[in-house]
Amino acid sequence: MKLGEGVEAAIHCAATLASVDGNSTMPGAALAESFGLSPSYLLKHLNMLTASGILESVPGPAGGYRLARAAERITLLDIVLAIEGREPAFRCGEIRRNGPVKIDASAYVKPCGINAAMLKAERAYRAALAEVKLSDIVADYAAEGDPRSFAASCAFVERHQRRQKPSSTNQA
Amino acid sequence: MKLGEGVEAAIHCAATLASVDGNSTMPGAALAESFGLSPSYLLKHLNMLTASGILESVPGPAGGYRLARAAERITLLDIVLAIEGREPAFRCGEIRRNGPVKIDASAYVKPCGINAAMLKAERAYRAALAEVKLSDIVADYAAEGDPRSFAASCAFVERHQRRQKPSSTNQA
DNA sequence: GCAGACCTACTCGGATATCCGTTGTCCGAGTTCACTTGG
DNA sequence: CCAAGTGAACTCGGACAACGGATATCCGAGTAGGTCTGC
Repeated sequence: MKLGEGVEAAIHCAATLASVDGNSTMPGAALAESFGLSPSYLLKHLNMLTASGILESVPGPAGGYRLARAAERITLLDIVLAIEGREPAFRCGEIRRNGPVKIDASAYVKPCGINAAMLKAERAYRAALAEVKLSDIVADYAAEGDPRSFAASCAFVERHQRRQKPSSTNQA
Repeated sequence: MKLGEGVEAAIHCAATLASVDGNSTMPGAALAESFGLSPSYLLKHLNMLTASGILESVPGPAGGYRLARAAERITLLDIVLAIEGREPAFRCGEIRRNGPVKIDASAYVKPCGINAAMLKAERAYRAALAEVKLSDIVADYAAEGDPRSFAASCAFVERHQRRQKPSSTNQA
């Protein structure tokens, strides 16, 4: 029962990316600098978020990352599952079958009650995470957080975000 | 977000121990055999349960393990915390402070909103586990489980449990 | 002056080492039962 | 015949390796922009 450190980094990065303009991007190196993390390692987590469809990546000198959809449609559960994997934490190994007395498989058609209880608890965990949207995190930070810290974050984002083809043909 | 294998073993062993008589004990080797586990490794987990006050251990040839209190007063949460540790799965590293712009510590008196959301979800998880008592697991197993498997388990327990005050040396 | 091609710089992405935790195993401390032996 | 001492066997407990995954790092593929050259 231990979450990797990447989860915290991923959520912070996603919250930061929620503050960038429409289709602008922010390089991974800037995000790493923003939190004092290793750029090379953060790339791995950002890549996982991209693979899960939470972020979009743009290559090239003016490239970077941006949210793949609105912050209101991204929950903490999405990010946690993207980093930690979608399979449940408790995996029933069916050790009840491994005893010395071998019984026919028909005796185990019913799912293990222990497994059911553990999965039920995990559903509660995931439900609680699914209720928190990324926009809630940002709004809470803007409202409850210290104004100095919030202003510094906004300035950092403004300084490092890169606009994607401001007057190009592909503009919707 | 991954629980160790020992959690499943610990819950199964605790449920098995709930079926032994009042102050009788069952050796760890018998429990390991009951689930096809490594005896040496299971001892480590049983020892953790003992250290947490869930089990009691009796040394000596007629020794073994037994529940330290009634099965109605043992929850799945107790067992999970005993094996996995009591600290929460999400540990806020306060990476928001590690940015390039150093801000006075007074800006971070408020707890991190992300940390609050993650801990809230974990409280829901633990609350769900705390609602399931070990006696519920046993009762569900007796009621819903296959009669053959249940009978085999009872026979196994009956064959391996050791009474602490043997008044008769009747052994098959 | 302008268009095209080339070159550079910057980005992400995956492949590669390193470190820590869980897994798995072993041997030692302690206790109770059974046997032996002396009264 | 009975009781105390002795030995042994069985138990738990903690200390000692081995594997796997998370952590951390580096180098390569790809792209956009800037620059140079020819027209």
